[in-house]
Amino acid sequence: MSKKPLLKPTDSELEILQILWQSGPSTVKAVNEKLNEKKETGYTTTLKLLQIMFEKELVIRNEEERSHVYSAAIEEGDIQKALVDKLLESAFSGSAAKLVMQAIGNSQTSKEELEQIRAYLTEIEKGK
Amino acid sequence: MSKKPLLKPTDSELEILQILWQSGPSTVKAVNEKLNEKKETGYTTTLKLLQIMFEKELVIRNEEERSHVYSAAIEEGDIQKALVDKLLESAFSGSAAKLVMQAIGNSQTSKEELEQIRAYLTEIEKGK
DNA sequence: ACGGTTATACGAAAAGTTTCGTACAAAGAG
DNA sequence: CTCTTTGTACGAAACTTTTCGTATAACCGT
Repeated sequence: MSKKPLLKPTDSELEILQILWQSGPSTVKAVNEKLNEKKETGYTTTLKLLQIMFEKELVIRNEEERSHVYSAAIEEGDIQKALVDKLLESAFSGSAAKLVMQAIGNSQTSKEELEQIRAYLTEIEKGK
Repeated sequence: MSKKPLLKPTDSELEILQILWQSGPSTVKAVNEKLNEKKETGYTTTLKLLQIMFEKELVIRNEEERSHVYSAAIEEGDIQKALVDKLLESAFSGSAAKLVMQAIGNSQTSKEELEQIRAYLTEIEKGK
């Protein structure tokens, strides 16, 4: 363990990380295009965001080519964990059960997903 | 349906709502004291926050007494739903299963909670 | 009635986030 | 080589969120 990447992306930064996790290493142009599928965003806006994220060490970049290629510097799972923990703490008083019920209760979760969860549940309980 | 309360509390606002849900109607002083159990916060800071939240209709207040008494204007469950939906969308590509696994996988969820979740799962599946 | 204490109101600074204009450098076409 | 296109860098405006100082009013004890 040496560097400590900041584990606190803003909403915009998270959108970008999402794209990088999904698409893998990407140029600013590519990220911007993906971003524009969801909402209009100027090119330099995306660029600036990526530059800020680079400073914060949320992403790394390869500068060998003229068009820098950015990649996420942190694991998707790590961010997910951090966000779930934060939500758990800030809105569910730490009760995972309540959060889980909200998650599967509201959204129309598919039967497959429910089974997947059940299987995971069994696995977890086995280890207790 | 008449008024539409804003469903988008900031982090600080959420902390305060949390207190109001937990403690019920409270004065600024009471809220500030609770807040200070977690982190140092000036009295006028809390006051201002509550005033802003009042304008946004996140809370209501009774001004009959000199010390106004604030109450949450929205249901805890509504905010929870909104936050879970947002997290689901912004960090889990909409997959409730992934979110749930993160939630019960990381935090050391108690056996009781796991059973509670299993029961709820069964209930949901029955209705499918 | 007066002075101290306890409230609210409110403006505005401080800090954080998002957006974009402009400058400039590198690459490619004619 | 020069012009156009395609990139990066960066400052700064526009917003949003958080924090707090100061003004002022209401209440309380003596």
